[in-house]
Amino acid sequence: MRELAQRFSPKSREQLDKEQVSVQTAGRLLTLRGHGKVTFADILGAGERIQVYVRQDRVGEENYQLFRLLDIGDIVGVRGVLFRTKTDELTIFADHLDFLAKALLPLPEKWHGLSDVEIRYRQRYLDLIANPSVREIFIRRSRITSEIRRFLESKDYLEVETPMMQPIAGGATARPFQTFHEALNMPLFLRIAPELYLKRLIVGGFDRVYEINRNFRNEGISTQHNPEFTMLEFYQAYSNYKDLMDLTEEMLSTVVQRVSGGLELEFDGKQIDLSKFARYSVLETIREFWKGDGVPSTEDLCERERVRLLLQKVGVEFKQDESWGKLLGRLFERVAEDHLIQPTFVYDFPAELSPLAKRKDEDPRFAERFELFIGGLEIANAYSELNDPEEQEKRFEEQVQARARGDQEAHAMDEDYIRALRYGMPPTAGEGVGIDRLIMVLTGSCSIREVILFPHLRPD
RNA sequence: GGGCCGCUAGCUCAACUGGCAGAGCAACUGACUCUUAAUCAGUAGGUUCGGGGUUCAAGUCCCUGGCGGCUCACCA
Repeated sequence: MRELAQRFSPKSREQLDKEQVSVQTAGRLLTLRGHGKVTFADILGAGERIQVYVRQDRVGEENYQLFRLLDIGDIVGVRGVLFRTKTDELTIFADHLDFLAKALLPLPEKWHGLSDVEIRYRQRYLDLIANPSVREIFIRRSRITSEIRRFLESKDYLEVETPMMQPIAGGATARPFQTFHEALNMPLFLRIAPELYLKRLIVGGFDRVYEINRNFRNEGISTQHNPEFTMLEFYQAYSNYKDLMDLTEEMLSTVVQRVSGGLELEFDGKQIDLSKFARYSVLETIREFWKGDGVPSTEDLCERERVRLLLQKVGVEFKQDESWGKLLGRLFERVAEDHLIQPTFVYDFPAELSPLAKRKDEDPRFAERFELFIGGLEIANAYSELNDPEEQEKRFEEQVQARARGDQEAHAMDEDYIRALRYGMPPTAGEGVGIDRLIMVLTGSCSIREVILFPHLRPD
């Protein structure tokens, strides 16, 4: 169907009449306009719609009567010759029709289409038939991930697959889903991140690895969160987080250029320009977007008590025992996150929020870490990897203590990961990119459900 | 989990202040040899999300449950 539409739509009526092009195609009946012994129909195949002209005196009485029994939604095969109608529409003049499959249930209405979001998500197949723009989003999604792979492979990256079921759910702070292996009689967790396995591969000498696959987090659902979501993670030895900012900028602009043919896009009513990426530290970002007077100084932001006062001032709730790093994180989210519309790398997060990241030499309160924001969404998270096994062990122990205090999302100790680090991991930088959110921005979709074919819903 | 909003025919939507549950498309029957939201004539189609209550009378009001949307919280 696509080839047919592309090849013949430029041809004029005279050319078609002269060439007498015979074609054979198939698709779903979308509309029927009967006129006695003549019927016009539209069929949809491979996302393309083409008109078919059926005449009893051409296909024969038996075939025509059979055709008249068909319903909208049925799948038919068509053989015929291309021509243009009085209104110049490219049309197949049918020689013969084959009935291929029946639609027992009626399709959504042709004019208004399908708009009930619940049916759209629960019966995505109907959504894909009725709404061509939805089909386009998922075609685009596939092209984007394909271009990401092409880009990383051009940089000598190796695509790998690491366990989705893990005895310890590490690599992120999140609640995992739990399952159970009967034969081994042991609990397993669906992974919340592939990070610790990918870094084991760096130890093993694969200097550039990436994985695009699902992560699972047992947390709330929202327009930006689905319990299973797709993450790109990549690790590059002999590099630091600043190198990854450069790489990320190059990757996204290359991919978007190839997929969209330009670097301007619209998301949630805002124009976004992917030709330049800003870079600010967390502290600079808070100061930059501080509303009203009394912009806090860098010193203010580095003292727990003053950050507590600032949070009260802007009306953010927090727990009494929260540390400086957590409080600063809250302040950043409240003050800055919504304003980060244009692509912005925000770097130097508190080290205690980043138990797997290397501290900054100049200021150990901060980690060599950045997040990328586009359209107000957190798209990526990256850092220079902590490769000192002794410090990593200490940081895990702090996490274990936090867990003992009731923090369900704190990391668990991973002895084998520490052992791997003891064999020596080169200085490495790693990054995770939320693919669903990236697709949201690149397709102008305001809900993550619009870019996931079968988003999670309660059973109906 | 909290707040607000929604759920009526297969689909898209009506139904005033509580007063016979309706239209278009889809389906079915018939007419029609260049239509394209084809047209014309006719037919059929309902647990008004479920359960309970108030009332002479409930799609409409009250209670309760389900599902969904938005939002806040949680959450990298």
